[in-house]
Amino acid sequence: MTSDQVRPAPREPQHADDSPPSVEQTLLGQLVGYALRRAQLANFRQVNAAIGELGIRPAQFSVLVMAEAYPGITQSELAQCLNVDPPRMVNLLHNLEEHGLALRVRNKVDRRSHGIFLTKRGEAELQSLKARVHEAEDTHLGELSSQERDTLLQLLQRLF
Amino acid sequence: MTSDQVRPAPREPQHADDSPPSVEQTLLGQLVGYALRRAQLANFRQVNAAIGELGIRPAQFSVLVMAEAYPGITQSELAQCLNVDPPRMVNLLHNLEEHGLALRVRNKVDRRSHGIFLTKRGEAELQSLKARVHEAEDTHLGELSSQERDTLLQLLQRLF
DNA sequence: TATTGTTATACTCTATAACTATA
DNA sequence: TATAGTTATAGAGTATAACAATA
Repeated sequence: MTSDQVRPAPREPQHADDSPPSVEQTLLGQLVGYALRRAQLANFRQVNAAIGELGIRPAQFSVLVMAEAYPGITQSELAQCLNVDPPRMVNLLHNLEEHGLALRVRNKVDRRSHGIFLTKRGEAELQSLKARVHEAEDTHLGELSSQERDTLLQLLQRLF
Repeated sequence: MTSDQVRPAPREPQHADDSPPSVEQTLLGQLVGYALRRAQLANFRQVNAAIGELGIRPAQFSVLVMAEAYPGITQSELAQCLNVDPPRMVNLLHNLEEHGLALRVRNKVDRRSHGIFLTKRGEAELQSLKARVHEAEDTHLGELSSQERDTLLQLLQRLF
């Protein structure tokens, strides 16, 4: 409420024939965190363009990959290793079941838990999804040599 | 509805005394896109821990940085250069005004557009936010040498 | 009592369409 | 008619608390 909250406009538009405002010219252009966010969004756009038309989102793809690698993996294991909380995993699996790609199978020993398995159709569909994701990744990383790509992956893996 | 949708459980839990399921062992561990997502989430956690207690989120921080660098920047310019759509920019600015950090000033020439300016308090607060963001970035990148950091930034900047 | 999965809820982010006031 | 900003709305992602079934 004090007058120091108000700072009257010292001048109008400011960049009349200046270059248009750009994050590159600011602190944001120097922040690895901001570059990470932009690169990640660009990647999501590529991946969504590649697999979105099949009705699959990145999170669902990651569940399919884990269920193929670890048949019978439980929902809580999936939630833990994919860093997704259990309530969201419920929806992801509903969705995959609706698509006919995965199944929940009640564990006969511990009837609280469900093992997740791919259907035959899920297994087939996943092969096509993997190919598309690799394609999207190649498109996104097109500028980089395969050595630069390795370097990038290794640097990123040291950040978590 | 055909029988190929059903794939009965071939065995139960599967990793009894196996290593626990881990994305590293799968395709996900090889995808730059997945590594990008994890690194970006880790970065957000750091940044949010650093500036969240001041009630500021990363998107709001980026608006403050741009408003400082380009005083009088309009909402549509902000929306464009930060890759945020106009409706979301409305909320971001409401929020910054409520915090007393920024102001919308109606342009006297073209009364449709608003120039965005930091308040005195916004300018002061931003200095503290910048320091915290740099600190968060240092924490997040702690493992990397300053040369590796540069390499990472340059590789990322070629992905958008 | 503790755990698995679920429901309910809420808040943010993202995206789109439609409206207003100005030009 | 076009543009800047706004409102309304809806969907996905994220997070928390509380509950049912089972152990």
